[in-house]
Amino acid sequence: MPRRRPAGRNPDELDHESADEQIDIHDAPDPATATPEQARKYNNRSVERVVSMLNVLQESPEPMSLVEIHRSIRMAKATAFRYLWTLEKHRYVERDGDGRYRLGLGFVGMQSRDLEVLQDRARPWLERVRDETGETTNLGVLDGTAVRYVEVAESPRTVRMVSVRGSRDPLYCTALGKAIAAQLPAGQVAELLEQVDLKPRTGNTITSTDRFLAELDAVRRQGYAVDDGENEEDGRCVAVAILGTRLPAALSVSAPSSRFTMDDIPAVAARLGEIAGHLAGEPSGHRTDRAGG
Amino acid sequence: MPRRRPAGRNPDELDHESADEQIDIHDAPDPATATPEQARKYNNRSVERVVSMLNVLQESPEPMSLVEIHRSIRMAKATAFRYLWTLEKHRYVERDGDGRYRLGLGFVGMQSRDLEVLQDRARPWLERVRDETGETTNLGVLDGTAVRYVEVAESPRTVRMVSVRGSRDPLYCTALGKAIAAQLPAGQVAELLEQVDLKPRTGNTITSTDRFLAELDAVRRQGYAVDDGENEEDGRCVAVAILGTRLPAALSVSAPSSRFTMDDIPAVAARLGEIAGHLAGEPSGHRTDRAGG
DNA sequence: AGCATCTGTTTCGATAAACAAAACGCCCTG
DNA sequence: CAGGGCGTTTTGTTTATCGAAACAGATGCT
Repeated sequence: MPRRRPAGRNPDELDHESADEQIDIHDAPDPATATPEQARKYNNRSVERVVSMLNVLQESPEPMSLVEIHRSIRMAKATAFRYLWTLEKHRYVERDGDGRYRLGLGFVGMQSRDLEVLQDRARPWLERVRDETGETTNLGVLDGTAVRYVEVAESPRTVRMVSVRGSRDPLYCTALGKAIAAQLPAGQVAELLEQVDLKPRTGNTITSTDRFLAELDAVRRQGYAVDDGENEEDGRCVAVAILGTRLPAALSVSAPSSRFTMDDIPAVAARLGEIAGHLAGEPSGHRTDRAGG
Repeated sequence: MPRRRPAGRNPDELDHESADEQIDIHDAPDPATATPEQARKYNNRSVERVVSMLNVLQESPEPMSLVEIHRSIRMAKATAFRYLWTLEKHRYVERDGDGRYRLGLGFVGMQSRDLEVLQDRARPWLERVRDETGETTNLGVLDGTAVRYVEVAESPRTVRMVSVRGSRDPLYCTALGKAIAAQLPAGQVAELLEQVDLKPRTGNTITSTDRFLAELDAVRRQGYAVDDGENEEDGRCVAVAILGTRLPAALSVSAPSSRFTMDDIPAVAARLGEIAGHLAGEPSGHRTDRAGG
């Protein structure tokens, strides 16, 4: 008989609660096959709390006090204190002059190597396209059943689409997601679709599996994917997949619908296609392997 | 009024130790010398293991199997399994096709905001100087008693100085470290020096506190710091501090001594100084956060 | 001043996690 | 087929960790 948590078992109980977690980006914990019941089987509270703590600090624009942290993660103050003490020792968090906590320098360089290489190569192109179009330009990769924005060049305009680097959006309602999904094996797409609920985010959101699969066909035919107000009411977005890399990734430009019309899309898509070609080909540099000296 | 933080203890150094590698930046917290019990007082084993696990994965150039991990961290296999399972659920690690573990995408965007801004602004300059000089160019920040390489533009030449982004070197034997230390309040320098052991890394390493303090005077006088084979036998390095930012940071160019002579240094230092000036001033772009008030 | 109240720190019985050891199925290789 | 790797799962026992509550040091309020 597995014990239940006395404090209740809402999905947001342990994870810091920002409203966006309702989006159900969560997929099955994965290790090969895991039913919802097994989901908590190997869960380790300590590990989960460390993760929550770091996430909460990441999302906070300014440093947090011990009390703020312990309240937002729902752990005893003393425990949070010990956790933070240890994290500080290892430089995962640091404290400002007032003793408040923020992320430390321990994370520098901490990401998968393939991704880092892709990011480094894509960054200048994103900025170039941002400057050419004046609109926000993104690099996204598949992360579970969602797409994660790993690099963003933001539009300078006051009315603009904002993507937060490190944040995620669902696959089924974003241009990035469609562009990526269109390049995946059919079996994998089916798996992903099983795990997500095609909730309408706007009136335009695709909410049926069949329609989504048909959309992917269209994406493959025309070579680019469009999100026409399917994720954000007044946003339009076009994306092109990056092939030839081990990561399922794509580039996109997103802008307010009012100034980014369907007529504008093909030209931008073509430009993104060029760049995806550059990123797909051979590395311009040759330092893929061993980073250790 | 030194600090507003109530007199508390700081968790001092103690990096994760894989049985094999001893990357000691320093072994300051000698369990014998400074209150052995205090050092372990609030240490949380779970947290420490999470950190070690992530660090081990970060340092490994290729994915690791469960057994490799549990052996290098010295924890029970079943425990490592549970940890990794939870970390995977939260996307801090992911598994490749063979089931081996590597860092996941959960870290994207996870670093302190100030640093991220500085990195973004410095990156193009680093690449420019790298192209101008043909030598490895670095951005380093103070991290505890060491300097951490947070951004690196590597020389394309086959014989070159290699810095690994995210790695650390001691303050007292690097140009970056000296440039940074020279800008710190004397009291803070004294504190740092108490915590480190000035071990000779080469025949040129400064090993006395007095000489180091005199060196900092020289750095302040001439406006740049030099490491003349003090960290690596055949490496020479020049660095200039970045002022006007909240982070203690510096830029450097490092190269093999054979082709980077003491005569070359002033010109490179001047160039670095220009760039440090650009980075020091007002942000060229927009500030997205209200972090600064 | 006095009091209230907010911090971060410390303590100690209650509790959850780790340990070791083993077994499982599973894919290799010989 | 036996043998040895691996990842996954289980068990009772040992051990580290948790959490409530108390502690201490700053504020701020009247």
